[in-house]
Amino acid sequence: MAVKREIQASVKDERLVEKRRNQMIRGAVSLFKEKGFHRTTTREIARAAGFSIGTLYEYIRTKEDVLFLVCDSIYEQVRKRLSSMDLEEGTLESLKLGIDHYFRIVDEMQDEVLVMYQEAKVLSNEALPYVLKRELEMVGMFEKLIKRCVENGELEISQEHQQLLAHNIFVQGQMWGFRRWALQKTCSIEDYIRLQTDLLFSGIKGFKAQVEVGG
Amino acid sequence: MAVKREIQASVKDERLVEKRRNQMIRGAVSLFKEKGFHRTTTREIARAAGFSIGTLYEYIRTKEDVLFLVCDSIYEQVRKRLSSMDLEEGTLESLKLGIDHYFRIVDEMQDEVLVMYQEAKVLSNEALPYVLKRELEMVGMFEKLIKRCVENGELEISQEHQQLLAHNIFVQGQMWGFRRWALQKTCSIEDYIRLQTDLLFSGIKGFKAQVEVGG
Amino acid sequence: MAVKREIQASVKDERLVEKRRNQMIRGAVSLFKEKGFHRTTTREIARAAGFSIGTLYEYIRTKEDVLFLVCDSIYEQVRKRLSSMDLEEGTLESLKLGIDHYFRIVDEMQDEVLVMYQEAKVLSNEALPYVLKRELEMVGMFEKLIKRCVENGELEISQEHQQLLAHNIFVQGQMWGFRRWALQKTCSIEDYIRLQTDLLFSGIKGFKAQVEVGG
Amino acid sequence: MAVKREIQASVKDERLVEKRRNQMIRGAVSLFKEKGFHRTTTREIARAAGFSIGTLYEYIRTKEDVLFLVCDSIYEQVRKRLSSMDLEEGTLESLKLGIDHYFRIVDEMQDEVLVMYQEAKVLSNEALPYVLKRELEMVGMFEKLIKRCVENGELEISQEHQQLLAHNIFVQGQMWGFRRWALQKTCSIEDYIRLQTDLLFSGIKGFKAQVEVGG
DNA sequence: TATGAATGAGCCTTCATTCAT
DNA sequence: GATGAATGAAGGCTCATTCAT
Repeated sequence: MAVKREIQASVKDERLVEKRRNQMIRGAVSLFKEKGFHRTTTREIARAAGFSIGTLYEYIRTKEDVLFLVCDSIYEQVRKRLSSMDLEEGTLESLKLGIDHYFRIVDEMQDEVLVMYQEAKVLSNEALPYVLKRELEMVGMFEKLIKRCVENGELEISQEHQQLLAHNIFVQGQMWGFRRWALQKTCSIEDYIRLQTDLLFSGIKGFKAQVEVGG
Repeated sequence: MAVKREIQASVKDERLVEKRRNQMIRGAVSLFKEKGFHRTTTREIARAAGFSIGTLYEYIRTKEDVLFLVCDSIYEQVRKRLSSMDLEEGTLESLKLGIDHYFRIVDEMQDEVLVMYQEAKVLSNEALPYVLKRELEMVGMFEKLIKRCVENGELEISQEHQQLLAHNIFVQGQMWGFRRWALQKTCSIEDYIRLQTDLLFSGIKGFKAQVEVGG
Repeated sequence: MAVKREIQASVKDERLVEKRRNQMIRGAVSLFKEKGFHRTTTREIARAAGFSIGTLYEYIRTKEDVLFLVCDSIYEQVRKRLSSMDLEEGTLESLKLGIDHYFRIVDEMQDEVLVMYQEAKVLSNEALPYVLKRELEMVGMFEKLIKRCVENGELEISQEHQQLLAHNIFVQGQMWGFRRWALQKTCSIEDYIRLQTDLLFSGIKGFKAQVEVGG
Repeated sequence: MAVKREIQASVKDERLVEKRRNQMIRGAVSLFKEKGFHRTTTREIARAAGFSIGTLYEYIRTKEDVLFLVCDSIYEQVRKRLSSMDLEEGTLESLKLGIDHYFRIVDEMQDEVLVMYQEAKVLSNEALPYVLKRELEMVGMFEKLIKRCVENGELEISQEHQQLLAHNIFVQGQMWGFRRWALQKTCSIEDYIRLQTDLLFSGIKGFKAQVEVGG
């Protein structure tokens, strides 16, 4: 929120800036989704937002600003929805629930996540670090969740493993979106959650072990 | 290989076409890596390839053809290098080795994989299905590897789990490239292979189990 | 007039569209006259019209649109000027006057008529029929003029002859422009009108007859 | 014939030059007919002629040379076929026959005449006068035909009328081609010859006179 | 504040012509 | 003589951005 203000607007009325930028973001997301950032023109963004090209440029400085705003807004939404997780409980069950929650969010915001995922990289060297920071922030939430399990004695993995696990969870969420062409043909989000949870928790050997124990 | 021929060239000499296209691909990959497909001009591609813009267009029809050629070439290289894996052995050890092998390939071809990964989506509706097919082909290799383990009694997981696991492995390879900004700061490829293998094979509970057993 | 609107402009203000297109047409006619449609660049058209290339494309979609606009405008002008003819009188004198009138218009609009005449054929299959329709419309005016004479008993020729005669008159008008290199060397427009009228009205045998009668 | 030699060829063997140029002309005519001079590429001409682009340029110096060759060849053909007319007889009948003959030639060579007619103007200032000269040469044949009638007392029209009449006949021949979209819908070449001859010989008043006399 | 006409740099692509083999 | 790969000037068109109203 504090960040949007970093993108300069000619218009002074902050409420108006907020409102116009939201219109803009909504329009842009659906356009970027359809044709990507580069194939979308500023005119199209303005039209989709419901105002003129002149007005658009009263609220941003360059086309790239729109992308930044879009990415920022999506991160913010995901983060906000994710923030209802209890990061502190420190049980495997809460971790499982966190994953379930995140995957469902990603499923619902599929288009947005996909857009951000595919277009964020075109952000300039000035804006990219900020976006990456936000991404790490979200990965950090999973790390926290995991670390609490370790602290709680529910899990015993090294810090390195914790970090990578957090990344894996984060990427597996995005993966549901960016590999939808393959995954979503045979699999519902429920299936996906169940299967990924199985693999994450039991691992390959875990399956084997279970069987052996059971046998 | 048979595919490149589908992109029409004005020049008849196939050897020359092969040679020029390789020059073109080499140049294009490094440009796409640096600035992405859309920000790269055809003139730059020609210059990087070592010939004139006119010559470039003797070997392709549109700029998009270059991207297709690049993607196809990278897939082909990865596939070729991957083909030395023994898909039939059916032991956990061979699966582990396969992953090790694949991750090292991805590490060495990081730039290429990154490019393909980030730009493939801009391919038109005509070319995209082909690219996706090639991707599934590679995922299929991991599926095969896994399935043989199951057939061999080394692993006991459902077909759904097998498929998703193959996707996970494939994506985790790419992830080493596209999240290098986070992963490669603290982690060598050896570390990455070791850690991912641990997580894949033991799972979260597996660690716990080991500890409990050991304690 | 209604037709120009069929060529899409990005600019909404219809008055402005009208004005800019007129600038465009004026510039284009003089360029097409000098070097033909194909050898004239869109940049040259823009410059001749007094605005930038970007602005040009705010008022048309393709270069061919300019040609269409030019042709349409010329037809419209000729038609408008021709419309002062009295098509109904039905005397040989009025026919003679009509021819006189038309030939003078063509003389004054020589460059325009020449341009249209030489370049209309490059219009695409979409636009050509419209242009031909307009041409037939003008031929139709002469047919009307002739037919009234017939109806009036001033003339007694078959419908086939009427039609062809109308075409002949129309083409002889254009001919004054497109064969100016030959005709206008020795002949003023007054001469041309007189001579063509003689030939049209008396025919070859007519002369003979007159002579014989007179002798 | 002597003219073709004016267009320089690298190849010395004159027989070969003649042969290759004929191939070239044949191919070019059909291409120009289809898409016009400007939209036809030299490569297409070469291909249509049955040899390579390199070879094409062994026999011409510029693309425009091809057009010149084409125009020259067509004029030559028409002139040759026209030369069987008896220009000296000096009867109205022979004039009528001449027209008949010429119109039939134009009908048979419609495409060629159309091409030449529409594209000749793009010839450079160097080549154009030559083409116009050839055209006047042909008009001159009709003038001769007419003048002999006058000398013979079969016709009594001024020299000015004679010249214009010759032009009219010439243009009416071409008109059969370039207005085919209108004329040939309802009219065979026989009809056209008959109707035009009627109009030329009797004139408008002639019809009336005939009727009056006949009445 | 809002508008939208104007701008022009820059992009992709074509094609006449050359020249080494 | 024949070939065809190479060249690069030039053309049509787009679109981010500005600015007067």
